[in-house]
Amino acid sequence: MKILIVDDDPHIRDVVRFALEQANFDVDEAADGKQGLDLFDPAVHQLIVLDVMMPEMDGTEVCRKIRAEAATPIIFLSSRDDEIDKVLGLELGADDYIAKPFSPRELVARVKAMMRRLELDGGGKAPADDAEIMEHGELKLDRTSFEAFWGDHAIELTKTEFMMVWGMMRYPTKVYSREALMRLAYDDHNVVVSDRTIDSHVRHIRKKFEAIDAAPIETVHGVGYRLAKAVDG
Amino acid sequence: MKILIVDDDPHIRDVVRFALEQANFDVDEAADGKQGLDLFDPAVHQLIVLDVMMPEMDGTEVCRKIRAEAATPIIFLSSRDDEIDKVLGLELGADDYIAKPFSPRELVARVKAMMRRLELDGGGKAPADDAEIMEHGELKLDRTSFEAFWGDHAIELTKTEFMMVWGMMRYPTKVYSREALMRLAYDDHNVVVSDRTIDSHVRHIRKKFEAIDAAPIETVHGVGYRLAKAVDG
DNA sequence: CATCGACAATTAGAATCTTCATATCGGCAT
DNA sequence: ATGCCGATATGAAGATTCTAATTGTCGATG
Repeated sequence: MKILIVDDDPHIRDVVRFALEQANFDVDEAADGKQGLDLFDPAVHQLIVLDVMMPEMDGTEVCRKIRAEAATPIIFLSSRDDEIDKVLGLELGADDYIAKPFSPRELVARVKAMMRRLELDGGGKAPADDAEIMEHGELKLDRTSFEAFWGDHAIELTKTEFMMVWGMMRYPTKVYSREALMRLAYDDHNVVVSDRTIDSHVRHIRKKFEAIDAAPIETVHGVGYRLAKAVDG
Repeated sequence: MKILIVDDDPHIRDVVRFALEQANFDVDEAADGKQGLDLFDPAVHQLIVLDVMMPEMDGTEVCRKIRAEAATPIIFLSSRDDEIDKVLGLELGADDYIAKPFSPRELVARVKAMMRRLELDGGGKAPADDAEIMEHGELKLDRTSFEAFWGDHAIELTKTEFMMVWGMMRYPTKVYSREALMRLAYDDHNVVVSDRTIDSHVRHIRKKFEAIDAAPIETVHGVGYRLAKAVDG
């Protein structure tokens, strides 16, 4: 997975590229909005660094077009306050912005923060990522059969529900934001749903486990959800 | 606190000095690397504006020597792309650079941006800035799981509480004013709450730790709060 | 057409944040 | 020491924000 930089100023591109590569990211560059759209591939780019003010096609328009096909997070670069207003006016979902002038260090920090928030960095290298079966305490999932178990009890989960729990199992102690859960549930990054929808899925999962007095998911108020701690002996 | 300018070109020095003084900074000048090192005092200079290409001792070397004794942020001035690469190759901590030709306005903007960042950080380059886990004595925080530990005991903190402690961990010996704590707790930097509110959060945090006879936060009368000293052996 | 799952909208309820009033403490001058 | 004043601690109530649970619509499926 790569990061796509779209900026008409080659100097800025250099800085950004260098900073990100130092931080061990792979980078693609585009010199204007059109080229950016051409180059962009939702399956390849996990994040976009996008200048707001560009000749030809400005950043907000690029954003809109990208949004039409993918929910890939975007970090805007902007210098003037009114540009920032414009960016904020967008439906800033998985987005952030940085005011110029920015330091390379700040950029990298933001990118990392975004990755963390969206649970993208773990995207391919979770512990036991390609396992067929994962366990955490009483909870066991089998992705070959799409079945969940709590101890010996089998639980029927729908695809979305299963994917959410499966995803959380990769880092069973981590708190997942709703945004992150969204990405776990829909491995294609193009879906954008309301946070309440996530609540709803969580509720359905809980309900199914309640039937056998199990509570696999706990709430972290104001942050998200987390798997219940394993208490086995 | 002053800003130190190191550049062999007297004309540039004039421009920079004038711009910065207009913006209400105090300025010291040095005409080459050696003189810069002589003049530099970590206790006096808050920031350095440093030309990369200078006769005798070039900017990167000056930087290295300064880094040997202080983490003072440096803004590099450079004209050629290969110089920029060289600068970026340094361990850019709290550093930035400006390409020549630059406008005085841009310089001032960068300097101010840097100051802003430093202040928000609590002054200087934060150690372990984007770490997932931080420890100080018995205290350990994990920001992926939003959990706090004192030794082996897990402590439940709310989001605001967690953010405050997490922020203080970055400089575990520093005293944080209530205002500073406010900034740590709310990533939206425009939230304004009463000082008493901070006291209240501190109290809540303390209460949770009291349950296990731990005292992670101490009061510095008239100034603010600070993490308790680490006493581990 | 009936059924089921996915999702959104709503509102009831819970957790958390904030403030306020009061008690206590710390530093300082007498 | 003693008393004063500003700073901090404490407890509790109110406001605010977040979550849980209910319900209804849409679309896909059989």
